[in-house]
Amino acid sequence: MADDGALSSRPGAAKPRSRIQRRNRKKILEAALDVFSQHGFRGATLDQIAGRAGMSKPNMLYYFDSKEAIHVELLNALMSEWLAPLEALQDAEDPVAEIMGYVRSKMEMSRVMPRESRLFAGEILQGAPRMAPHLKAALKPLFDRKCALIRGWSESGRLAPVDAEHLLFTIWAVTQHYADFEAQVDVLMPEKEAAWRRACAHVEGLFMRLLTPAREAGEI
Amino acid sequence: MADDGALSSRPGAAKPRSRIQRRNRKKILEAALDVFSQHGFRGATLDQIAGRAGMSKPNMLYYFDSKEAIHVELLNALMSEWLAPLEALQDAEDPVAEIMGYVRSKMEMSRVMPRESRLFAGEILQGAPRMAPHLKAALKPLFDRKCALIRGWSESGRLAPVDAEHLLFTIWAVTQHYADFEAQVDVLMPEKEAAWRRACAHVEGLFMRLLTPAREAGEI
DNA sequence: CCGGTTTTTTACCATTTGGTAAAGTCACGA
DNA sequence: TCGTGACTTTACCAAATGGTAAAAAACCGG
Repeated sequence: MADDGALSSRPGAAKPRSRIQRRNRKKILEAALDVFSQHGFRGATLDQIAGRAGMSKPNMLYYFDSKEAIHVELLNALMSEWLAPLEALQDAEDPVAEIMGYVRSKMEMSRVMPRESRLFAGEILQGAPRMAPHLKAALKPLFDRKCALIRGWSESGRLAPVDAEHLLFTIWAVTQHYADFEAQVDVLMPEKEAAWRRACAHVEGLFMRLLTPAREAGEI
Repeated sequence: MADDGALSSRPGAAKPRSRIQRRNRKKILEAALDVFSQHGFRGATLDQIAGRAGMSKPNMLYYFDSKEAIHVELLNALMSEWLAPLEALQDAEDPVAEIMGYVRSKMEMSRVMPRESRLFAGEILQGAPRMAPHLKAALKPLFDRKCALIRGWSESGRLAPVDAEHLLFTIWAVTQHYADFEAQVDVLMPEKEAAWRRACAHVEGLFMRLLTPAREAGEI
């Protein structure tokens, strides 16, 4: 279905890319991340992206076949990076610490990569029209695997009894909120610097209380 | 600032509206909620909205001056409804129960009014370009008032010590997640009916643990 | 420095889209 | 039933936008 291999002479086709190609493709994707994350797919214009990438629209279309191609490439390229912390979740001696590490990673990503968070959020908000297949194919299996892992922890008593699926949902919701709703947070809490430390402390406390098994709860 | 009183002969100006005006304005706003919440402001087209409202584009523009006017009217009309549960938060004998009631209200709203949730989410995601003034003017004072209330509860010991501001953020994040990220939730948890009960149970448990004062924690 | 290849620019184009003008059509009270 | 104002339709328009063609320029191995 992907027209990737059809035109073997087009820049987007084969692996070997010249220095200038790599540089310009990177500039375009960087600019596209800016614009798509702020305006959504339909709200973004090629002129905007090209302008921010420092080149003309036709020149940009020399590197990518279409607006949609840029968007798809961007989402695919970011997907693995975005899911890496969840991928890294694995069996360990202390499941609480393991999950808390995941929570911290996600908070850090929210602070460092807010545009990526908003890009995904916008895509999901609109019903994931261009990402639903990818979600079913890549995210769902990963999600199921990690839920099974968490369920095992709960059943072994090393983790408080929790609903694994909804635990992940709430972790995503809370951590990504600070990136996705940044505009609102900024209005309500003007002092950003201090707010971040407080946010992390609050979020860690929230999940700490949820995850710590009831017996001997004084280990913190 | 609002151009409401400028053209006194236009339908959008004065209060007294005929039966047919009220009916058509309502149909337009209902259709606009559908389309704006799914595609965002720039992604929505007047033809789409008009089509879903069962009338022609020029006819629709007889009732609203512009696309932006529809969007603004929609947001303003929904704002109070959306914030009503927070507005209702007040001093009570049992602060934990009071906040848990708020959490339940928000979960219920996420289920019953997902389009409204997504409309606001999309607006905030894009930096709240058309809502920032409203947020500063209406939401900020309300938010500050309720945070003070919660802080008072915490200081009096009837509520566990919590960061009031971030408590509200996390309540919003978690509850609205089920509406805003519905597409993702659907992919990951196909059985919707059961999922909702589990979601409510999980969310209530999460905040219950956070809010209950440490001493005599067995009251649940 | 030369010839072919890659990259960039200039000049376009068709469609979509928000919005308008003006000619109807309808409702309803005198 | 007739006229007046409220409502609706038809026919448009200008700007924006995704995308293309082809000429021009830059690059690069030999």
